[in-house]
Amino acid sequence: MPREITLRDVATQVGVSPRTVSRVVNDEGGFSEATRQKVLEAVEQLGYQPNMLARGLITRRSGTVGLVGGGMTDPFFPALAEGIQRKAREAGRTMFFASTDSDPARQADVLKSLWSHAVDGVIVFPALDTIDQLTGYARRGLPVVIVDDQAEAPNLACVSFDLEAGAAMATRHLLDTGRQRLGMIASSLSPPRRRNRERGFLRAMRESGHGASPPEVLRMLPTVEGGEAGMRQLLDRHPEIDGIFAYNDLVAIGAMRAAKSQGRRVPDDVAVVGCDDIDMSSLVTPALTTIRLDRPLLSEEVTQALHDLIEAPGSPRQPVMIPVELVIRDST
Amino acid sequence: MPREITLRDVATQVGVSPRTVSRVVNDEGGFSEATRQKVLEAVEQLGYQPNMLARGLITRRSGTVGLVGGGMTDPFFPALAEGIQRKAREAGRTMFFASTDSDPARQADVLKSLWSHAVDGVIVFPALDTIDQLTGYARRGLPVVIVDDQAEAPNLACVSFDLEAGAAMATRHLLDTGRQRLGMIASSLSPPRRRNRERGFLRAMRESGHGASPPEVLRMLPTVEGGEAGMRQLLDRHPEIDGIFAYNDLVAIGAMRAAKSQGRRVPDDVAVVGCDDIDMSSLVTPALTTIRLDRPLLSEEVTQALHDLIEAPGSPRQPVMIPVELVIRDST
DNA sequence: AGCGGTTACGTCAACGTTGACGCCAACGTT
DNA sequence: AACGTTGGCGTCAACGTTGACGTAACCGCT
Repeated sequence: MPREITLRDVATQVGVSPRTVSRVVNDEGGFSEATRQKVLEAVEQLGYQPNMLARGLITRRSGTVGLVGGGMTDPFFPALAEGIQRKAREAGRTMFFASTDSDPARQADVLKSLWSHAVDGVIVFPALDTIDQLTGYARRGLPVVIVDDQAEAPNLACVSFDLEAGAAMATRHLLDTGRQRLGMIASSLSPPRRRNRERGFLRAMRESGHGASPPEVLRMLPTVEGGEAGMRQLLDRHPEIDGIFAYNDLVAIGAMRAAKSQGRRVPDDVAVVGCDDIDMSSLVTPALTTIRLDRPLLSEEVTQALHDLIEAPGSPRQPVMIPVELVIRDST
Repeated sequence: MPREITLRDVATQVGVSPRTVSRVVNDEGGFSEATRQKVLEAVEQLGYQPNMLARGLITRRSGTVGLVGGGMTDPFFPALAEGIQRKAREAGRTMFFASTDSDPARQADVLKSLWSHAVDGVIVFPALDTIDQLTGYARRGLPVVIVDDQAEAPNLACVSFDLEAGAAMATRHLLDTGRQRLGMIASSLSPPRRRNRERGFLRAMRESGHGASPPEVLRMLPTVEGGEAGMRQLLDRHPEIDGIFAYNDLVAIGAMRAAKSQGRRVPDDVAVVGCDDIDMSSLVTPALTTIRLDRPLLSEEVTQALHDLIEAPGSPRQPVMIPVELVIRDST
């Protein structure tokens, strides 16, 4: 294995000191045009690549960011991961990815290891109720961007989708199209503070005068299987239900499958609204009405927020709230 | 921002030298039980975390691996990324993720930056025809695992799905169920050497005595839209086609949509077989017959291969070929 | 000629860790 | 009693880079 090419190698080849090569490579100024040419030529010829470990050790900037999420199994996540990675690379940073399986203990492990690797910052889709863990790191000086949760600390920023408004939109849409008896299949992985969808659903119900008949809210795993099980339970207990708002599109798709398998037609007998607008949603039959979340925009906001935190540590950041949109298709 | 805790901090607190703390932390031996206790206690109390940059600088092991793929938009990839990340973490390594958009130039960039970060190895789903690029890095001493392509070099291993056999299985299945005139929608992103699916398709056709009527093979982008466009073209040019093998499930789903929109029933008028068995495939109507690729097994094999290359550099590795399986659902 | 300022470098130390090596005390062996 | 061995540590240098600072040459100005 040939030894790595270092500043010294370039320096001796050109006949200058390593410090000068470093200056040219980092474009610090303080060198003549002639040296610049010669150095860059040698860099090219030898294939020199700066060693980010050594650089990071002294500058305390490793040129990396960490993305921490529950996992890739929810199709909502990958597009985000890719967008974030792309933006990070445009800013010259390389992205670590680590999944937590929505388990706080794993999230703790993951953050430890990222901290060990001296990441310049992390973007976290938090597992359950782990705000304290995260603010802890932020206070220790790690820039942290939290998605879809709220917290206040130095070096910390929050970016969220306006899921409460989205849920309310979905609910009103169901009511406006004549549905009488609604149910919701929520997520068992959301801690109370993060149950915005439920809040939006209940608020819209109240505001539309449906406070009397208490709507059914069930909490299931946010998967197709969870949606199926939830729908079966709901129809079992309340056969009169004719409208469902689901935690996300996977749950909604599961709900539609369960409805069909029990002989209910969608949307004739029961209407279903999802949330996320994953690719699959426009491909299933019937195509799913859903709340669209603008993932490119989230990627953008999140990376920008992290960048700001890294460049200006400790400076306060307003929480960002991203508006959402109702996409009406065939399931309502 | 409080300064990071180092070996020195722990050492002074305990009253030993940093070297001894290092020995305890890495469990090298050469210390008494009493010191071990005291050191670990101080480590715990101060919240010491080893600095992987410093460690990597000297050991030449950064404790990181890179995953390089075309992107997350193909739902086939995320589950793999997650599996690989999980395995890597179990081996104590943190994973970088970088997408190439299937663009050789981007792949070059990405590899450069990973090399800069001194990754211990990379797992690559190669963009187009970039074997030379990859063998180059392997020869420079970087352990490289290539998925679904073949190459020979030190520090290099290959793991593939047996897609040719899979394509042949799919084709035979179509013929066995009475289809007479087959077409294939392949990928425009596969360089000749990697067109195993096409080879399998053509071989099965020949072996079944269908060499006379040349089957139609079209190359499109491997997306739902590509599948739609491909199907439209095929039906346009050869209305008699009654069976399609698609490059992957997205293409197959696109093909089914296009067929339906042109008034052809699936599977009655035209049968469709996909490849990959992504989650969506069992959820669309009709549920898609497809070639299942064992993604957990690939994750396993790929990580194992990389681990072996890292631990025993230069040692030769046999290419691994993973068998595939036909899953018959409702689209045939 | 003398002086202050600038340009273009070089020198040295430090970042946090580990490899190589050395040292001393305690122990067992003859 | 002399000697080798071992266990338990410490010392020092090095990994590749950059921050801080030094310096020699040269410029323009009086």
